[in-house]
Amino acid sequence: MEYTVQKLAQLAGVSTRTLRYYDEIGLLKPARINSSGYRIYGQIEVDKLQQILLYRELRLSLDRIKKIVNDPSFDKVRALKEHREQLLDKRKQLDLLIASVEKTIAFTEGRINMTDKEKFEGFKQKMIDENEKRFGKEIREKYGDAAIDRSNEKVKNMTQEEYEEMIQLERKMMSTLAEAIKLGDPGSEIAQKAAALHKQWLAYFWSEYSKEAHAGLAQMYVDDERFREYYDAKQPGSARFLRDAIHIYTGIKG
Amino acid sequence: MEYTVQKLAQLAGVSTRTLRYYDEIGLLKPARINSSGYRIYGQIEVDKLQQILLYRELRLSLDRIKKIVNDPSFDKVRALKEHREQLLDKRKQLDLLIASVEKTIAFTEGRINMTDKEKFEGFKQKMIDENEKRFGKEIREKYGDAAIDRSNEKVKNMTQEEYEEMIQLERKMMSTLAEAIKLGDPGSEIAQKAAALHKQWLAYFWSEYSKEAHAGLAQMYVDDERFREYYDAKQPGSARFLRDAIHIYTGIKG
DNA sequence: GATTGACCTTAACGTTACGTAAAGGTGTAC
DNA sequence: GTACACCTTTACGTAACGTTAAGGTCAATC
Repeated sequence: MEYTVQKLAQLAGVSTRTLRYYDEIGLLKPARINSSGYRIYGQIEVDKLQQILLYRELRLSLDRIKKIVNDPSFDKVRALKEHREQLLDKRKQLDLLIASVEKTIAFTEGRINMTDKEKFEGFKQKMIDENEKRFGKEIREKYGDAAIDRSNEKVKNMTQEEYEEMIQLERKMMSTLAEAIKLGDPGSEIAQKAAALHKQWLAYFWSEYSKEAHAGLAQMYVDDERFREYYDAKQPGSARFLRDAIHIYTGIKG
Repeated sequence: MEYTVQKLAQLAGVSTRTLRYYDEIGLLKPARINSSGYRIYGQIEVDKLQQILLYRELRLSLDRIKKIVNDPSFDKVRALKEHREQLLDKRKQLDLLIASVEKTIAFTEGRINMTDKEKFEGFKQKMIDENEKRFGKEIREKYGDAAIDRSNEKVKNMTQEEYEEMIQLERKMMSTLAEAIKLGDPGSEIAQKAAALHKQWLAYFWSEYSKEAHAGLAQMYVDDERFREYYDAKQPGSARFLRDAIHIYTGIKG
């Protein structure tokens, strides 16, 4: 059975443009070109296209699909497993993102209806509660009840503007960190800038700063799974890199 | 405080290209242009950029961000909530996708190591078990134990080739259905083709076909939440549309 | 034999949010 | 005067096609 572009397109449920594009990038060449320059596909191409579409539905890039379907010795299972890991990563990111959006909704809503300060106060309280629930016990053990109470007190006294600044400072620190990681050196200028931003960010929670406490916190980012997950979510290895940068910044090794 | 492109870029942690691009698309114009043609930004622009970056991190498109930050009367909360819905949808899709990839891995692995037929048999059995767990009771009530046992028996006797064909047929039916939905008419030629494909697909499970059973199954796709979710996952309303198409195809109303 | 209409071809722009040159002007420190 | 860091605009490249546009091919019909 031989097919022209449109016939094959109908059979497979794709557009003719798609077939021409696949020809163009060398993913699926027609069996032959007839005397009028028409693309003619055969059974082999039909089967190959079905395979391509299978992988396409799994959202592999055409580039990877090309390798899979054109090279029979290619390790398909490994490619799929790597792909699965990527998807799982993506889902993690997505979950974080959804949480962020929800927080922003809560914050923006609170802000719009803020006839008095109540709602914002409630929001800060919620943030404190969340933190206590997630990290409370370990942090209280490490830093002592008094320090944590003081930190919570500071949050309670934050104005909306300060709160926004704090959020944005953390964002800035994160993006600086991400750039620094690309270079790979925790002692680099940009990595040290990230550490400095982290210190600045801490000022929103700590009433007094000490290099030792800063270095210790950095170490905890690596040791405590929940902290590590938080930092590593955007980029694996972030927690460890941040710790190294802070240790250089403070001159103290945890 | 006034800033040139690079100063502002450093402050905000973005590239100068980004700032020029935001200027180009009218998202963030500099406060003024100096005599040499340099972009000069002021405090207002800094604040606006911070806002923009906040929304950018939430993965809103620059187009939507533009509307949000340039129009103070714009309903930010609603935009965020819609965005959240989109993200939740995306996550659902992603979960389906991951499940598909895992199935493909299982299938491909089984195929590579298939020294005898055991693994494939196990795979088919797993499929049957899954189906029984998910829909078993209701289907058995509707269609009777004998029919279901016959269907399961058919699956057990499937060869790998048949199994692949079945999977691809379902995929084809789904994409045809998706196209048909775009047109909106369950009586359209393409919708009827989807119904025909669905009948063809059924042949892998049913030993005898009847229009009544086909129409009844279609109705169940709408009535049963788990079926409906399965079909609606790719496109809301798919289950209902498929039912309508099948009812026209069979000439029977459930 | 000419026309119609369905099919085919290539070429090229548009989509998103910038990265990355290239080519050239500006500001200032030495 | 020149070196160097900064600024400008212009424009191509990215992924996977959708969408015209301009023009050839094929079979059927007049």
